Amino acid sequence: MTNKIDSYDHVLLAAIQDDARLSQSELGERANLSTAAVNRRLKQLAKDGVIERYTANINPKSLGYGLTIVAEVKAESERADLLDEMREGFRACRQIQQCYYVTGDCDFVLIFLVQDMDQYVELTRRLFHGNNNVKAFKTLVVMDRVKAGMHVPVDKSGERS
Amino acid sequence: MTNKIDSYDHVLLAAIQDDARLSQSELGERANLSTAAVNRRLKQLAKDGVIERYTANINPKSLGYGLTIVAEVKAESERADLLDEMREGFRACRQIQQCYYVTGDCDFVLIFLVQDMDQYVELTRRLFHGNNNVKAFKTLVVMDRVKAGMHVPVDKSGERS
DNA sequence: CCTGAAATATCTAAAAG
DNA sequence: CTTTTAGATATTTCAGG
Repeated sequence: MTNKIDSYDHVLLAAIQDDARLSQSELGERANLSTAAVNRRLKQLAKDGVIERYTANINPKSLGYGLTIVAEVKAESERADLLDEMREGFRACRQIQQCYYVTGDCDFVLIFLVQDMDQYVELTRRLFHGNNNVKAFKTLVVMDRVKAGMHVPVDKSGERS
Repeated sequence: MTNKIDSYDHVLLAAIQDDARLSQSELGERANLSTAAVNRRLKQLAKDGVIERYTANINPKSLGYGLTIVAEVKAESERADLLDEMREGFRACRQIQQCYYVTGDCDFVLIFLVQDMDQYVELTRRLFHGNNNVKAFKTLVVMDRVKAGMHVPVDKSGERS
């Protein structure tokens, strides 16, 4: 089922990751494939889960989300059910754009997108102070989103970078 | 130039953020607009920079990027030119998916996408040990990408969440 | 601002090499 | 894999309210 991803696919993936609205004929030119081949490959890549979704990136500021915050959360207990509960609480929070469960000094790294500090404080009350399994949390205020995106490195040659 | 974003736009933005391949007629049904109106609005939103880009999310694992790492970097000096140099170094590194310049215990938060620990170690040598302005760094290995994406909360009513 | 219709362009699938 | 064909969809523009 899951076919090997060849160098044609690499070109296609790099291209649509950069601009998902390139036409299949345009993609065909870049990859030296016919539109029919492009069409078939894109479909297969989506079916195999290599392409997870097509999405539009929205400028957070334009919707009032002018503040990005990184938070590190340390759990009291590592009990699976309690961790799962935290995980789901974070997942359900719309202002938490990203959530990573990590090893190291803390257990979760969260990236918040909020309108202002008041909104963040309110969220910490609910998510952190309101959860007995949160032992401590640390707040890092983002001054510059130097690089933000979900881009995956794609080598057109299929080689390791 | 930058028109006010009304509730129609909110519906469109929420929809295309979720699935950028919905047709304009489909979008029109959801927003109660004609396809022509949808077309004009999408174009305006892109021109205004509200829609930053259309992209495909690629599954990192399918390309061999099985390891996600969060790193915190502390700078030696806060001199603007030295910080800028770091910033640009991080930006240029393909395995650094995200880079945030922050206030707090550290100066930069980085999110790496790497193939394996060897590759990460190699990158730390070049980016951290190889840079005199890096005072210290901390590595957090991601065990679970609980929530990953660039989604911005969009309220279809245009109200604050 | 909107709609609806017409003109383009694109996508998809099938057939044949 | 390719090209070609043809029909279905989607996008874009334009006339007019």
